[in-house]
Amino acid sequence: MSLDAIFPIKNWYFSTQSVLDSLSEDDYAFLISRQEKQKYKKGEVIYKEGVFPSGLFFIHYGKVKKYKADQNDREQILYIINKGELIGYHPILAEERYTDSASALQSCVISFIPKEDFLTVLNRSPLLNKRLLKVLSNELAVFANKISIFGQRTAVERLAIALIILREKFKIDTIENKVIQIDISRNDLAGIAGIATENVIRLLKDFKSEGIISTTGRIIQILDIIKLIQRSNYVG
Amino acid sequence: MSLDAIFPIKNWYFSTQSVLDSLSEDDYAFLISRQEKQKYKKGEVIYKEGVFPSGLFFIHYGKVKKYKADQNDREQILYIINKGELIGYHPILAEERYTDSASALQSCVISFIPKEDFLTVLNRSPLLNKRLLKVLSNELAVFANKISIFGQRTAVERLAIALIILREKFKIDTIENKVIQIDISRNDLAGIAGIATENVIRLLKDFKSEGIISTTGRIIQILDIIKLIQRSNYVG
DNA sequence: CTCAAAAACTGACATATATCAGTTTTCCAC
DNA sequence: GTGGAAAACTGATATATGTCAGTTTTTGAG
Repeated sequence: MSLDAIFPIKNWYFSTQSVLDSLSEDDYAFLISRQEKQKYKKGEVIYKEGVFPSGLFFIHYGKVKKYKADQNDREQILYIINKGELIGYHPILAEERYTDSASALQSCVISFIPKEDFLTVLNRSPLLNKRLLKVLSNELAVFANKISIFGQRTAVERLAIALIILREKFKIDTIENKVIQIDISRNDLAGIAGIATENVIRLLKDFKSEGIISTTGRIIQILDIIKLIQRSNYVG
Repeated sequence: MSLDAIFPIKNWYFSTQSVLDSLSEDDYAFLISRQEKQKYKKGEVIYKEGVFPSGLFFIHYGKVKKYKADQNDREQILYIINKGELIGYHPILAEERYTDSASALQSCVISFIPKEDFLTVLNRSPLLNKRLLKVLSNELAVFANKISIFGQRTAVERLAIALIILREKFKIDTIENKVIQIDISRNDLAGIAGIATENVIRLLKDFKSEGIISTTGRIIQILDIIKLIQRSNYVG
């Protein structure tokens, strides 16, 4: 039995890769290839909530977090974005300001795509239109799932789910047959699971003593994914 | 200063009404007017999570809740849908099964719109396409907001926000110059705010003693919306 | 390699919230 | 209007989780 049969990752984690698949070679070149690449240092802000977007961003290299900041500078992390994905198309489609912020989780290489270019391609490509409708609907389903979890589940369950998704997110950086290394700060982990940092640390200690994970420095390895899914209390 | 300036309702509550505005008269007639109307009793299920959709629904009269059911039959309510709105288009656009369930909050009159009809109109209307992209992006922003609230805020704040939104939802049933009556069970209120029913009851009692709300039977009236917004701790 | 700053971690504590087991009130079909 | 079922409510209790105030470890620049 595959892992996805017990815990369907697609319900929790949606990539925009398929948006780009729907672009013709010409459109892809027009949007992405010809754009100048820019470097972002770890922690550098890519865009900020409340600002009007002038374009979107393509992640060539690195990882990005999208988040909403609270009054007492706690942040709720909404997405972790991998290389090969787009960010910032929502507010352009909604014709609104940014409703969240984005910053580099590690050193990143990113292209800026002007809003006009994106809309030009969108206008001439019915396939991109259709694909975007599909992607947005899927993202909504993932968010609905999250709301349900955040409304109903305990901290342990939320942390377990966060770790399962992060395992997928960090798979991409892993050389085949090597173990997946989740490299994330306890603070960001707290921001993903929506719990206090100290609680993350305590719960990770529990997982460790149960043999579910191991840690070296701040890097987490998942030793027993089945047990972790059980602890997440996921019912498919 | 308008209420919307202090607490922008649109960030919390998005209606699909604007999708229908983008339909031509012919398309509207094709999709909705010619369909047979069907009655749903209070509590009756409209569709269930996990099933493949064969169409969508237009609410002529009444209110509908969309929710995800938990293992221990607690439910997380995702939307309250008013008359004049559509439900069930997400899974059709996503080409997936229903990811939530819907049932009648009161007696309802609803039309079923076959999937094929919807897709036909979608194919011939670029405006509907564009409008749907906008609506879905907006819904995502609302959900992101909710995730942030559920991840970071207390029960009081979540309940306060739920009441502010419900006030908008029940405005539609109110004759001009009459006070808005929120008619919802404590259990559903708990399902919206993601807290325990008993806790809802206790917190409502607090609001009552602070003069923020009054109740007659199960009906809630908001007496002091400014104070309620303060208690919601919303920062725009 | 060294050192300062940042992050991780620990323990004690307060409290918000869920749970359980009742009682009272409301609702609505008859 | 009446009676029974469902919902609302209450009080007691347990506990999960956040907060605070430290100490220890890790990290990364120089």
